[in-house]
Amino acid sequence: MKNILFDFISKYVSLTEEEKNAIVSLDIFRSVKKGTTLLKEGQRSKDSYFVLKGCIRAYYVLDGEEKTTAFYTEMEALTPPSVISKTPSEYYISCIEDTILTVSNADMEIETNHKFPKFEMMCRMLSEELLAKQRMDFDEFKTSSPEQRYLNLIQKRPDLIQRVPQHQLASYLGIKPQSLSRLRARIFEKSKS
Amino acid sequence: MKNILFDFISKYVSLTEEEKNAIVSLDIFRSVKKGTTLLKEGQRSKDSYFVLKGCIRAYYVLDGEEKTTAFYTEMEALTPPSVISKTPSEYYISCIEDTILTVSNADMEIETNHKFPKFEMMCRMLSEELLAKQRMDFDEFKTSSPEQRYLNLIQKRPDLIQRVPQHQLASYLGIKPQSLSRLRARIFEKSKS
DNA sequence: ATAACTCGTTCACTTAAGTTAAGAAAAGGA
DNA sequence: TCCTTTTCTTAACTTAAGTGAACGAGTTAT
Repeated sequence: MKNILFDFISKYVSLTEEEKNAIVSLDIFRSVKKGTTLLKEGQRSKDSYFVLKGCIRAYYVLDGEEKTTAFYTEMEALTPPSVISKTPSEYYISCIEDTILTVSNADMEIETNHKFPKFEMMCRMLSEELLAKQRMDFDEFKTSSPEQRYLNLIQKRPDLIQRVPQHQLASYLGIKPQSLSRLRARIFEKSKS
Repeated sequence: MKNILFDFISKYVSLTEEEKNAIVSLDIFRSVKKGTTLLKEGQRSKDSYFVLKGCIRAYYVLDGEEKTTAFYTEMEALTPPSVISKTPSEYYISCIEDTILTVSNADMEIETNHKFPKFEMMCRMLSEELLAKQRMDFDEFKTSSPEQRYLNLIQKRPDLIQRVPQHQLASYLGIKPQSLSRLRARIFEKSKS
């Protein structure tokens, strides 16, 4: 399990055994059951997550309705905006499947970054990369229709279609469950002819 | 002009006179005329921008149509995704107004970050902050209708409504210019009654 | 075993965005 | 100034998403 994390880190910086041990001794590995809520609206948390195995989702509750805005699966990292802005969380994070992840808090990271400048660099590179990736996702979302978005998702994250309930996928695509259902039927009709 | 940049930096780290001089000596300040294109599709650029005065926009050309996805105004920074991913740019960046900005390239930043660890930290903090901010913008976009998005824009960036042509605003909101026009008329009708 | 709930689908109807086209208003260039 | 181009608006029509309701299949709880 730890190797997944170290493999990930090695994409950015190379760690000595000593540094690896330092990480392990932080005791950040957690195993959580499907359905567990990691973060609730209104909470002031300092925790960031990195998914080793499983799937977690972020969602808002607006007018009593859940609006899912993100899924994080294997090898994906998440620091909630509320942790950065030091304000109460506006959304929920919960586990769609039994999940293994690391939980690290902001204070811990400040200390680690201070001790190992290498870490500071890794965090910078990771943030820059995620920022660029998300920028592209956002642009793609803006410039395409719900149907195109769905077809896109099939290409880019086919696993999500399998492992996530459709009504959550729908709000992830910015539409209602009924519309996703209809849209899928429409695509199926087209593919037949 | 330089003070705008230093004021911005001071939100993250405090600089010594020596460090300020090091920045000035990099000769990164540029003044560009309205209409200038800073980056074209297909180009391999290493440049990042920080707007001191004016406005620049990022847009794709899809099926011969411009799709505007972002505006950057005073005190906003932009590193195109293509600079991070080291691939040819997928979009254009050009100036909507006469603009004063800083242009820094990736190699230069690596050197500066190496010389001043303070910079590395600032870049990390800035990226994290932008990532969080953009995450929230994306979520808001996903969870609202074109009309809500427009009303939102009036609240959050009223200046854009004034300084940007409507057809560019429309694609920024993910709709066609005609729809924005209609939507505005609809809002106006509602406000009367 | 049955009742209650969740999930996905379908349908009829409403609402709003896309499309095509035309024309007025404003901006820019010669 | 006049002409051209760009920008914005309006309108009629098409297409697709939102809404409310109903239904069956599958799951969970009692």
